[in-house]
Amino acid sequence: MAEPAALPPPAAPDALHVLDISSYVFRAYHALPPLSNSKGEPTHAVAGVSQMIFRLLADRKPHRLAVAWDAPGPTFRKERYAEYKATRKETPPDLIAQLGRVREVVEAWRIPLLERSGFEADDVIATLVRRARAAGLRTVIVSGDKDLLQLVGPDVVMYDTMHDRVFGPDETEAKLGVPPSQVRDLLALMGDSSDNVPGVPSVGAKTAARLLGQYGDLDAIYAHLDDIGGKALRGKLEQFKDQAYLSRDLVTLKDEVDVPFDLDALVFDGGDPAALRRVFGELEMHRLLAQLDPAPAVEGRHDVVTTAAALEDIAARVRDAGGVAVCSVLDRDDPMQAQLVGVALSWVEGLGVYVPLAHRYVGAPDQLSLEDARAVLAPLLENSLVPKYGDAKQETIVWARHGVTLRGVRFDTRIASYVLDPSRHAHELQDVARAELDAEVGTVAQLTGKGRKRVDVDALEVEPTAEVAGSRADYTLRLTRLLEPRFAEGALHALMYDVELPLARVLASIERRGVRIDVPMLEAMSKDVAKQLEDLEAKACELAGHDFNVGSPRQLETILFDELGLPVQKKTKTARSTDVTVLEQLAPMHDLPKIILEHRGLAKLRSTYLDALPREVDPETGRVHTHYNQDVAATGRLSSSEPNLQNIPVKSELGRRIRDAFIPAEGWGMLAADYSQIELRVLAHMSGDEALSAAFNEGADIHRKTASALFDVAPEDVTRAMRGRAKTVNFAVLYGQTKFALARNLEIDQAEAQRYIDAFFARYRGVARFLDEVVERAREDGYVTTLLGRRRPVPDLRSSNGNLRKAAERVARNTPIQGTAADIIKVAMVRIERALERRRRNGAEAQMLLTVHDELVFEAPPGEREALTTLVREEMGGAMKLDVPLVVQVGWGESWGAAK
DNA sequence: AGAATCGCGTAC
DNA sequence: GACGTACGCGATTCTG
Repeated sequence: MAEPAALPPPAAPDALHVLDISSYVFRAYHALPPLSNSKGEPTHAVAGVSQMIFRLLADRKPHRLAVAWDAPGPTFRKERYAEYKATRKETPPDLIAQLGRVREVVEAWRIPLLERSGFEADDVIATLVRRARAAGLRTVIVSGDKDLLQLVGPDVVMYDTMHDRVFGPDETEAKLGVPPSQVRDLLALMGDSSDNVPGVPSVGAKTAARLLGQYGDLDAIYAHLDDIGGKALRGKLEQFKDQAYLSRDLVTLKDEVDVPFDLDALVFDGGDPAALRRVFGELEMHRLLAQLDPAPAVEGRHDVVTTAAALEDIAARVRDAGGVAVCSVLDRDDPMQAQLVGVALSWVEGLGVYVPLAHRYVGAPDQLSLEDARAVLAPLLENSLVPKYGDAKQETIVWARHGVTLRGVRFDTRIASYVLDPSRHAHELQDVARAELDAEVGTVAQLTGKGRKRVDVDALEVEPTAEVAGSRADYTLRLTRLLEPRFAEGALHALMYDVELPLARVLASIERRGVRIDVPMLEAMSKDVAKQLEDLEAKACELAGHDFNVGSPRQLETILFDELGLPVQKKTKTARSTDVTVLEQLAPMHDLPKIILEHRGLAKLRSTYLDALPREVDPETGRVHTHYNQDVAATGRLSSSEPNLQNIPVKSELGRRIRDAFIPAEGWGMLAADYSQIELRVLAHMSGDEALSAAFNEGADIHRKTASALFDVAPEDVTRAMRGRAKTVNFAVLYGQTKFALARNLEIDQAEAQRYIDAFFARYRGVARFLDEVVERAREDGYVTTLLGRRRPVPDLRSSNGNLRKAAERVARNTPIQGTAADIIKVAMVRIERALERRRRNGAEAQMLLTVHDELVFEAPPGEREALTTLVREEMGGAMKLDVPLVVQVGWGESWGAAK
């Protein structure tokens, strides 16, 4: 391809923009979640389209502009061919309702809306293209509809705003395989299922393009029908000749539609502000209203600092101010990889200063070097008496990697937002600002863009970066001032300042350390598994009678239930399920399900662990640095990602071997410590149930105790099988399971499952009472709490929807237990890290590496084994004073697997 | 073509 | 419809 097609420059006077609006309306309607204004009028389609128009106007600044509209009623195509668009679904009423509003919006912008009954918008567009060309204008067709590519030419491009792609002749050919002049014949041959244009059966895009490439057009193809290879193809073409020509008539755009074309009337004049305000107001589109009439800058001032003297001055002012928001600008998201591009500081609301450090582009201003900035800032950042506000974990990691030990972080809006409502899914600065201040805070990602257009952060100009980063620091400070009082006293105070904030620092330390992985071991295992997978695939295809993708549940579904005729066991939302329970049920009937089960297990291990973990090894450190997310899990737990080290297999033999690949530093050992039955112990404590507490206080085997009650036998007569079932029942209670799920898990009938549940609660009456009270309290309060006062709102307890309410009741029963266990291990982590840091000053080197809900993993030199074991036992066991002991199991070994 | 979703499976 | 909390892979489907 020579030059890629380009849009005319913004505001080009010789360009006409034609907007194919119906495709946008339709897509917005389906793509966006339903939305209505306070009067109940549906608005999401019109909102999406309005946003799109606004963006188009801002980006393209079109000099001349028209909107093409599909006139209501039948078109000449429908008269020519009654089946035209017959497969289209009826337009939904809530979309029809919005079409009038779209018209209003277009009219408020004073954009000529061109339509003609009997014709489609595409014909109007074709007409405008022709007339614009005659008037010496270029045309930009704004649309995503491939039919319109037949209009593209040297002076006509199609601009697909949704994908930000511009189509000229070359791009058209690249997409469809034919130049614009052949598009209509291409569509005539291949048909168009969305418009129900028939085309020639069994001729698709490939064949049609090949034929047109050979012969040029439809007439030529039929003139040379005898030369065409392939008897079947020739037959189809012959048989469906009339249909092909009919199809061509249908897809050919009419460029002589009677619509007004007045060059002056097409000039865009900026719209009617009053009308725009009225319609956006009625639609309650506040964002657009605000953009329409940009408010005088309430945004804070931002200054750029490029000299050591100016920075010194700022450092002095920060010291006097008693707290500073710190907001680093990084060249990538991962703080373990990122370099500092700059840093913004705010110590007084309304002002953010930005210190650019590494903006690199031609003409970039002189900037302080990292070393010079650090010399001024380090005494501030490392002084624990100067309060810092910001993203505690991220800033701690980044500054540590840049030689600065960040101390004195007193607030973090992300953590604060999470502690205030852990069930929300958005705790980043911009989310909190939106929720608390109804303010829109920009992000550096918005400046860089994404996809192909993305530019590197360090290529951003200083000024816009300073504006965004300065405002982020400013808002960090404002939100801190706003939210801090909510933690001034009560349970949330301790949770915030004694647990979550110190924990962020612990997590920073863990993440930065990373964990060593035995890559060659994983690679060897992967190779071995790959071979087994190949064998299994061959066997599976043989059993199926033909090749197929063994990893595709969709293909497997067809084979099992259509081709082999095996009985359907259960359905998913959209298909017949092939999950492990189904395959196990089918296994006695056929060999294929057995093979699939084996394949699934191995493929999972290989793709998720054996192959993924080595990819995650940081080339710089040679270790894997997971991210511990402190603002994700609704119960208060941590989560782990990239990679997730909290779901490393443990149950299967091969799975367990993966844990052997987690190894300590050379010559060191691994220590793993986990809480025994922490959730049941928490339940015993919180419920005060005498039997359950007594069991733990006696040091009894709790599953055996439960089994004894369920099966009415003496504890010493409990068999392995009984104990296993009791264990499942114990877990069922923690999760609020019903007889249905328990029956499924234990493969017993529901009546028996119910008997187990009843027997459990008969034995542990206090637990039953407690769980009922939790739900009752939560229904009144609207939230549940953990032992440390962590709150989770459970609004659906009052729902009139029975299923929602039942689910909410399970949440209410489970969260205090799971959440309290999370509280406990978090406290333990903070205490252990404090102790380790203290010891480190005396030369000790042990380090925490992993946290997996009820387990902590460390690495240490062999000489520290005993001291570490004692410390971990004490701090984990003593993390919280419960009415039952917290028992900790500790192991040591040359790998994580060996230490368990 | 990239993003989102689905189906499935791993952990505690 | 029936088990709480997560993350992520490969396949499939959608596309603000």
